Amino acid sequence: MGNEKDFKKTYKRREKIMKAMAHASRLVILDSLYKTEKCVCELVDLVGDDPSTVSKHLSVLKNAGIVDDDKRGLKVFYKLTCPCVIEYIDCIEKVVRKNSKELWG
Amino acid sequence: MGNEKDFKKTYKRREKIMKAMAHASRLVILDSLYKTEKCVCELVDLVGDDPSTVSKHLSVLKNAGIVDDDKRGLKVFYKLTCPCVIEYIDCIEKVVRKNSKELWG
DNA sequence: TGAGTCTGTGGCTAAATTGCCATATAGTCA
DNA sequence: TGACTATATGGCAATTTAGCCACAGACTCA
Repeated sequence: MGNEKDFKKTYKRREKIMKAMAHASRLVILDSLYKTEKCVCELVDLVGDDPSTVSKHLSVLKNAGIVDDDKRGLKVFYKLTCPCVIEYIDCIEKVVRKNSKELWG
Repeated sequence: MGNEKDFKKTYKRREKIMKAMAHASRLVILDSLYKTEKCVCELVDLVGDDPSTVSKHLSVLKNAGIVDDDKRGLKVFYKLTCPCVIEYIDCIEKVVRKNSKELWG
């Protein structure tokens, strides 16, 4: 039936996913995984953080179910589980543009 | 041209919006504003937090440009600036379902 | 004016997040 | 086996966030 607890649980689940995406470096990573999977070292070069930091970002994303990993030899490749996560950006950018317009134009 | 700084700025702007949405109570609020604007007291009843807490949630959302406010008499009404922000749900729910399937089915 | 209502702010503590370093683990290849 | 590479983890300090209480400000209405 959906009592109050279920209600909150639904939003808590969504929160976890949104939170995982709510970081500039992780957004960069997700964007870069849209077209093709990438190994950690490629992502380290991309975002320019310490490898341990990138690794933690990836574990946040994996823990939220947004990416999957695949170990092949020494490398671990990450890819999006739902490429649709990138679609949200269209909307986010609408908000960004709306904000800019109101501030400066 | 887009140097590295611009690159990061873009993602920082997106981060701010994502971060503002990355909270269960704020997701509840956004959802409830999809169909119609609401005053703060209605939102307080809805999420069940202290009015000061709800007020702070709303200021986070407003600061990110996701909602707008309109004072009428004693009440302040909030509404979405871009109703499209709700579209995130379709995608997020896909991730949620994917996660559930992998964990239990 | 004064009581009452709605909303926002300051201040505080607890909790979560970030990002680095050091180090561990797993795999490759000579 | 031993040196080397790629990735993950533990630990830590700094920063940010959350949510409550107390109170201030704005507005209404008698």
